[in-house]
Amino acid sequence: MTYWLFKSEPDEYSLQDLAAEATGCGRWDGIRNYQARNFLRDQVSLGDEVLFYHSACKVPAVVGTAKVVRAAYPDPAQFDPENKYFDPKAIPDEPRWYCVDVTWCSEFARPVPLAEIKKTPELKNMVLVKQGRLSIQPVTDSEWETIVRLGER
DNA sequence: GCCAACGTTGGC
DNA sequence: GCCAACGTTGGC
Repeated sequence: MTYWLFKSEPDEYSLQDLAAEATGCGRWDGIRNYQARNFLRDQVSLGDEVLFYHSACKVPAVVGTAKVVRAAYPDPAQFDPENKYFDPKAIPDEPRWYCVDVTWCSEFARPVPLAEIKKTPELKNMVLVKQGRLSIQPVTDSEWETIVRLGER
């Protein structure tokens, strides 16, 4: 069991959007960065828990948690010319991009902003802090516990 | 909207 | 097989 942090632009897909999914789960698709793709395809597993992070918005922050309910499968959007995530170089026999399904677990009592994470000594080695632009990244057990505790109040 | 970090692509 | 150009991401 591994912990992860997934980033999403709330204008595109927010924690609240995931909570509102009629089917109870949402597809984490549209990942078009190779480092993120590799984590998603090779390491993210069924049952793994996820910190849901809102990026590219007024206050970038971890806002809640989710859980992986289906491991990696080819992202259908790459083959659909109508889709904004269509990739003309992707061929069905050799998919280039992957997605997973997640379900909503919790919304924090208060968001934990990036600025606060950067100021918290226990979190100074987070990938989030060390390497800014990575939308799927591993989180250690102690980082998970620290963030969840900060979000409790 | 600028631009920095990272990985991939492709010309030579 | 080098390395410059390019695409994606995302804080500021």
